[in-house]
Amino acid sequence: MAEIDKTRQILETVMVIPAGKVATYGQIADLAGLPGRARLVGSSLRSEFDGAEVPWQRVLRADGKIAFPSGSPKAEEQRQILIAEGVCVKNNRVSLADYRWQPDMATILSALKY
DNA sequence: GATGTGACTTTGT
DNA sequence: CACAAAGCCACAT
Repeated sequence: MAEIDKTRQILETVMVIPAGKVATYGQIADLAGLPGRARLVGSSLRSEFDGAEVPWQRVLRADGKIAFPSGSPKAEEQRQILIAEGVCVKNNRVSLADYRWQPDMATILSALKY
């Protein structure tokens, strides 16, 4: 059952990402207290994809690219939502330098629920 | 229980 | 830019 806790921790962390900002799978894993488990972030989002409760669209690959092939339905949907939130997406990619989420200490502590 | 897969990352060619 | 290798681990078969 520990796996469920990890998944929930990841989803809670993702839900803390503010609109207009993005984060990478690895970054979420780190913030969730699970360094090196970037893949777990992906599989967690896949199993939960409600769209409304968890802002999965704000999670990108380490290089800022959307985690789906350009042109795929998912990639298009994600791109559209991000643009609606004010994030500039070019060539299936987002400039992390401009939109990367950089949470302050208080936010991190809150996400980890210490 | 072994094997393969995957919404990943990093380093090195 | 691409590809490979190694690390990672829940899940399905």
